[in-house]
Amino acid sequence: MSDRPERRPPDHIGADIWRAFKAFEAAMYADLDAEGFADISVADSDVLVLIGPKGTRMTALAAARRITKQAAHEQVRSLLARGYLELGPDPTDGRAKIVRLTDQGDALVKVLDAAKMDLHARVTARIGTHGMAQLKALLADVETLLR
Amino acid sequence: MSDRPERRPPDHIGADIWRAFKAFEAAMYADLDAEGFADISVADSDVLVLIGPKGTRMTALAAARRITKQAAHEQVRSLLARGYLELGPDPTDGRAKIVRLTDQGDALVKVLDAAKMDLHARVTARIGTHGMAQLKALLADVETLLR
DNA sequence: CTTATAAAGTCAGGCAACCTGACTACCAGA
DNA sequence: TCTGGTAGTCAGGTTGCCTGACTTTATAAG
Repeated sequence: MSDRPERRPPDHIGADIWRAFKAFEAAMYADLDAEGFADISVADSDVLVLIGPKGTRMTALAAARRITKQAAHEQVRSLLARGYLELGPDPTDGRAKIVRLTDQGDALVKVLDAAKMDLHARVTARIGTHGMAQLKALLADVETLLR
Repeated sequence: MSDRPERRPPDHIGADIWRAFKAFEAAMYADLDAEGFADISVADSDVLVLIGPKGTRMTALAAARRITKQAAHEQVRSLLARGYLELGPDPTDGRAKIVRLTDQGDALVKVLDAAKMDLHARVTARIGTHGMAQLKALLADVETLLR
């Protein structure tokens, strides 16, 4: 007996976009695992990627990710404990703290960027520069239409 | 002073795909809210959409969503409590139970499908049938390449 | 200079959507 | 009939968010 539900939900472009995204994400974290950063979650990488070269405030981080400062705090705390981030005072504001990448964190961000650009390059190799431009434009159309 | 982190992460196709998906999802749940189904989470709709006309086994549901049977159980329990699903025995297997849509659940699924198809139609109106076919093909390329 | 308001970060507690492990009830083959 | 596997449930843990209630520091108003 088949183990699958009998219903085949209607085919729509949202499902196609979702599948492509999931494939990209999976490939991305497979790359990360291969580079020895298996303990990095999606939320972790989303935080790390936002840290500027001179460091970034907690509040700016929270605003950029559209999460509460408490949620951002929790994420930063976890990355602090694992040695990817370090905390310092903000010289211009005694209330604020500056989150900075450690050398380990910087290495991780480089791997993250490299993984993304590698996947980007692989996709380009497959569908061509023209196809890439088309895809980008079409996705932008979808986004602006629906937003 | 700017409140944004100074780092601008490298632009890659994964980000474009992600933004388009998020826009689709947001539009989808805005539609759902407008129809009076504001209490439906993403996980809820993911379950509902898999229920076949003759009902579906818990295990089949879990397998289709690639989650554990325990997680599926929890979701079904919540939808049961809100009257969208009902549970019956499987006549062919004393261990199994069949999850079925109630009338209310069926109405919700129809709204879900309609919302998806409406968004699909709006996107088609924007980028044309040809653009849609292109987008679908390009996304499928990305998916098969990276999977 | 004081006082009010607000903003940055922290702590406590809660919730949704998953997970593992352990269990009961049932099925099917040797 | 025993034995191993499958369907579902219960208990408890984790992650990534949330709201609310603080403390400390900055800033604007009187």
